[in-house]
Amino acid sequence: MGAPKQRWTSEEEAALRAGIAKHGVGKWRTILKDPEFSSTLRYRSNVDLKDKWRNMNVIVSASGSRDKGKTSMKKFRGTPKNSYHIMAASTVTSDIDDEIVDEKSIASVFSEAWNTTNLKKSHSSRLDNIIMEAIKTLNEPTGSHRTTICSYIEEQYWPPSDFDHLLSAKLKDLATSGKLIKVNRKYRIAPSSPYSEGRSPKMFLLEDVQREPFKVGSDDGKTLTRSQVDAELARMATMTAEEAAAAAARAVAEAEAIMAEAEAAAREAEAAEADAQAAQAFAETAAN
DNA sequence: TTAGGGTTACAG
DNA sequence: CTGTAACCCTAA
Repeated sequence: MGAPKQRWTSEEEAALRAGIAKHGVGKWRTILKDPEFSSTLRYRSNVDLKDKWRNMNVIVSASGSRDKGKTSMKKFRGTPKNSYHIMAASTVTSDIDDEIVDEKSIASVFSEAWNTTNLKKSHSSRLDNIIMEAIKTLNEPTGSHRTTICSYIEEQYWPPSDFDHLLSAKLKDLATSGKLIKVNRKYRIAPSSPYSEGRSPKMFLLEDVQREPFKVGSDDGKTLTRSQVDAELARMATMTAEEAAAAAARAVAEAEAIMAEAEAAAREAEAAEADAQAAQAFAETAAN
């Protein structure tokens, strides 16, 4: 009967990744019961989540299935020299990793992921899409705060540390150009925007940018069997993702504290502009 | 409930 | 016809 193969949307994939980043790999039921993701993943089962995650990882190691017998990987873990990393708010919450991930390795992943995201083809429109998707995925009826948007993007794309400033500028730009409506420090998608209703058929893929740092190198052949390499590669992908997720969680927590201060400082200035901009934006859309 | 293997539907 | 992604079943 009607089982027309419900394909995964970008929003669902984003929610899945975010859920994995929060709860860890393998906690499918936990992710599904999380109220933040249950809205977007309400039509998926825990098995679906598992299968989808498996498929996404299969793509990574499927680069050398039949024609390339040479697939090697190298660990990007930095030398364990640094010991000044921040152990802020994680004493009992670390059940997914015990490794010491110093800032060097995180930074490299950050920059690589960010560069492939932002500098792939265009400088400006990429970030616009990311912001739009963030707001759409968050799906808050009254709009989303800048901090919420920032947190989401940090989880999804791991931008550099000066990203907050960049985001502020971009949000203001979008609000001024009418793509976003800013109401009392909350951002909503403008009604006239193509993002407002329905889904865009050509949403950019999150995996492409996040997978990139993980698939490294393609020469330096080793004397390993295909299955060995494949298994090890698949294991590497999940392990790296897990480590990165744990590291990102700590980094986000740290960044959030810093952002809170930044927002407090910018709060007055924004509050002053909020009313004027909201009024203008609404007037323009209402007159349409 | 989850991980893994197997099966079916769909796109190229 | 082949490969990929969603779906299904079962053991642990």
